[in-house]
Amino acid sequence: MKVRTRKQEIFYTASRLFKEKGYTAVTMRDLAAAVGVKAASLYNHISSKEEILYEVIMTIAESFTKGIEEIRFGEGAIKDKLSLVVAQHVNLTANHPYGMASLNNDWMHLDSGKSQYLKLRNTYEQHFREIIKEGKTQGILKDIDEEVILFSILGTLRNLYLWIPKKADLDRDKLIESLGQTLLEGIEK
Amino acid sequence: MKVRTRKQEIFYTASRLFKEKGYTAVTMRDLAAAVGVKAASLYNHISSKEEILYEVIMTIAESFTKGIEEIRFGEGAIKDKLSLVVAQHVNLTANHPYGMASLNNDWMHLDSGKSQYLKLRNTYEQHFREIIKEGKTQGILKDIDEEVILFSILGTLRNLYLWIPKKADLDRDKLIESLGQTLLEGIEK
DNA sequence: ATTTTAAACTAACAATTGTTAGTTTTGTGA
DNA sequence: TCACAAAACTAACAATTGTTAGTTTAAAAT
Repeated sequence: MKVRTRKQEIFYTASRLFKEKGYTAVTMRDLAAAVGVKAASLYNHISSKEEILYEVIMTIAESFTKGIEEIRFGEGAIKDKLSLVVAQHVNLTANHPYGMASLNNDWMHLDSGKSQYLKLRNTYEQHFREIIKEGKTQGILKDIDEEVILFSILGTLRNLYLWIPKKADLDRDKLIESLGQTLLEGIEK
Repeated sequence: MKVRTRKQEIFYTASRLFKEKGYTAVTMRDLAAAVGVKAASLYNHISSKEEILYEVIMTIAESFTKGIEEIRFGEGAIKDKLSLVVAQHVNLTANHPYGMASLNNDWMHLDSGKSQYLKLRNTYEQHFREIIKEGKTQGILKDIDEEVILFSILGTLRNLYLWIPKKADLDRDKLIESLGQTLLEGIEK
C-alpha cells in the first residue's frame, strides 16, 4: 500500500490503529499523533471519523465482491475456482493487512454505509455458495452441508489478517498452495 | 447460560452487547438500560467496566485451555483428539455465544488481565500445535506446514460464534460431525 | 513579488464517558 | 413491627470525545 497523498496516509495510518485497538477505541487525537499532526488538522483532509472507516472498509469489500464475481462466471473447473477464491483472499489480505481487521470487526460502526457493506458481503457469500453448489452438483465435492463448507472455509480466510503479518517468511505462493490444500483436501492422509 | 444473580445478569447482558457493538462502544448507560437499571446502580454489583470484560473473557479462556490440556494428555488416537478439539470448540461456543466475541475481539482492552489472557491463549495454541506435531510424526497427517494447519483449523473455529446462532437448526452433534469432517478430511471427493 | 490556495495551528464547544457520593427504596429475618 | 442490609435512585464530577471557528504558516501559481 503505497501512500501518495496525506489523505491516503491518514486512511492507512487509521487502518493500522483500527486493527490494534478497534475503530471506537481510536480517537482522532490518537490518529493525529500517529500522523504527526494536531487533531483539528485532520479535518483539512477528511470530513469525519466515519468517512475514514467507510473508505477503509468499502474499498476492500468492493474488491472482494468484484473478484469473486469474476471467478464465479469465469472459465475453469470448480476446483480451480475454489483455489482462486483462496488465492484472492490471501492476496487481498496481504495488500490490506490492516483494513481487513475493520472489515471483519468494525463494519457495524458504519452509519449510512452499513447497508451498502452488508449488501456487498451478502453478494460475496452468495457467489461463493453458488460455486460450492455447483461443485456438489457436479459430484466433485462431498455431500456436506453447504453452509458448513462455506463458513468453514470463509472462517479460516477471514482470520488470515491476523497471522499473515506474523508469517511473512512463508512466501505468498506457498501459503496459497498449502492453505488451498488444507481447506480443500483436508489434513488427514 | 442460566442467570442466577443480578451480577451474572450484568455479565451476561454485557457480553451480549459487547458482541453487537464491541466493548468500547458499549457504555455503562447502555448496559444499565439493557438490564433495566440506572448506570450508577451497576456499581452495587461490579467494581468497574473492565471487571466485566475480564470476567467474560477469562471464564471462557480458562475453559478452553483446561479442556485442550485434558485432550492432549488423554488417551486416544490423534484423529480422535483432533475431533475432540473441534467438539470442545463447538460446545464452548454454544454455551457462550456472546462471550466468544469478546474473547476474539476485545481482549486487547483488558488492562491487568491482558498478559494473563495471552498466556492462556499461547498455552492453548501450544497444546494444539503439539497434537498436530504428533499426528505428523505418526504419519497420520499430511506434510503441511504446522502453522498453516493450526491457524486454518483455529481460524474456522474462532469464527463459530458468528454463525452458530444463525444455524440453530443444524443440531449440535451434526455440526460437530460435519465440521470435523470438513476440517480434517477436506471437502473434495 | 504578490496573490491564492492548501494545510497546519490554537482554542474552544457541547456531548458523552466511567465513576463517586449521598440518599431513598425494597425486601428479609428477628 | 422494627432493624438492617442490599440494591435502587439522583446528582454531579473530571476527563475525554468528535468537531468547528478563526488564525497563521507554507507552498504554488500568477
